[in-house]
Amino acid sequence: LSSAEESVKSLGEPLGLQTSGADQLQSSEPSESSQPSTPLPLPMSNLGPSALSIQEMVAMSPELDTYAITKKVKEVLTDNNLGQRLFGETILGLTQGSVSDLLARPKPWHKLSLKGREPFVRMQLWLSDPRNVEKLMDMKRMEKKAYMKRRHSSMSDTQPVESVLQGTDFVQASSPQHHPQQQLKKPRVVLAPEEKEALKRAYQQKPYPSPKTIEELATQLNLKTSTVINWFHNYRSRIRRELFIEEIQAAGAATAEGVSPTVRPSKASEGDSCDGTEPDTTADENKPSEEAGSAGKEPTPSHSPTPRDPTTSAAEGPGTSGQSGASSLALFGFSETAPAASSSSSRNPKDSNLRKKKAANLNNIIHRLEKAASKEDPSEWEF
DNA sequence: TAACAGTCAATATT
DNA sequence: AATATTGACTGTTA
Repeated sequence: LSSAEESVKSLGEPLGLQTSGADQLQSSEPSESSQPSTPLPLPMSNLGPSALSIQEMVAMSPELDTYAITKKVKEVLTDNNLGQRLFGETILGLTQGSVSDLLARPKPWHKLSLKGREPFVRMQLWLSDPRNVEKLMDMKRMEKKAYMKRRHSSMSDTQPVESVLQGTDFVQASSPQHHPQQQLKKPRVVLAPEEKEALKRAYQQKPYPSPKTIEELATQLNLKTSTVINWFHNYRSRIRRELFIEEIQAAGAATAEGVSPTVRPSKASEGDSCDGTEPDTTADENKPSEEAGSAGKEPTPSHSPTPRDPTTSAAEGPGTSGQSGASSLALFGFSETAPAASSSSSRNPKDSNLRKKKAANLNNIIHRLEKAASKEDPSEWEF
C-alpha cells in the first residue's frame, strides 16, 4: 500500500484538467452500510478528518469487479428512471457517451490505468451510498426546475444558455473574423461503410501499417492521413476491449453451468458487417437481406461467401509491400479449425465474429513479437 | 515518437 | 428523449 500511495503522490494535485468541477458531492460519511448484495470493500478504515481524495482511494482500492459494478449501476439507473447523462455528469464527471461506453464495455480492473479505475471507484462509492438514488433524483428535479425557469423567462429572448461545461467551439475560421455568420464547425468525418470495410480489411493484413501503407490507404480512400491513423488507433483499442468482454463473458458462462447449450442471449455485439478474407467453405448464414440499390454511389461491396474479388480498391495485395523485411507473415485467413461444419447449436454470427477478433489479436501479438525480436535483450520481451 | 488510454461531443440508433 | 457509436483530441508511456 505504501508504494501505492507514493505513486499517487506523484499524481498529487495536477488536476488542472478542464474537468468541469461542480460535482464531488461525495459524502464520505462513515455511515457503515452493510450492503448485503455487494462485497463493498471500499469504505476501509475511515480515519476521522481524512477525506481521502478519490485518487487516493483509487490507489488503495482493492480489486473491483468492474463488470459486476456496471451491471448493478445499470440496474439501479433503469429501475429508477435515471439517465446516463445525469449520472455521468453529477457522479462520474463524464459525458453521456462516455458513460454509455463504460457501462456497456467495462475493461477488467487489472487492465485499467489509475485514471481508468477512477470511474469504477466512484460507481462503487455511489452504490454503497444509501441515499444515492434519492440524491440523484433531487438533482434531477433541480435541473428540471432550472430548465423550466429558463424557458419561461425567455419568451422572445433567444439564448440557449450553453451548458456550463467548457464551450469547446471549434471554429475553423478559414478566414479569421470575416463572416460573423454561422461558425464553420469542423464537420465530423463520417466514414462510409465501404471505407470502413476497406480499413478493416487492411487491418486484417496489417494491424500496424507503415506510414507508407497508411498514406496509400488515405489516398485510395480519399481520406486525410490523420483520419486513417486515428482509425487504426481507435480500431485496435476497441478490438482489444471487445476481446476483454468476451473473455469475461465466456468465463462467466463457463462457471454458470456445464453442458446445456443455454446461449446467453446477452444483447451484445451485433454482427458487424465486416468480413474477413475467408475462402472458408463453412456455410455461413447468408442473410438474404440486402435491399435493392439505394443511394449507393458504388456497387455494394460484395458480401456473400464468394471468394471476394480483389478488385476493390484499397488493401494492397499480399505480395505488394515486401518492404519491411521481417513482417509480412501476419496473415490469418483463419479457416475453420473444426473439420465438419460447426456442429451443435450456436450458429451465431457472433461466433465467426469472435474468430475474427481472435485472429486480429493474434496478428497484434505477432506484431509485438516481431518488434521484440529486434531487441537483443530478451528481458525486454514483455510476454 | 508511435501507440495508448480516456474522453469528448457530434451523430446515429432506439 | 435516451442511449449507442465513433472520429478526433489530450495527456501518458515507453
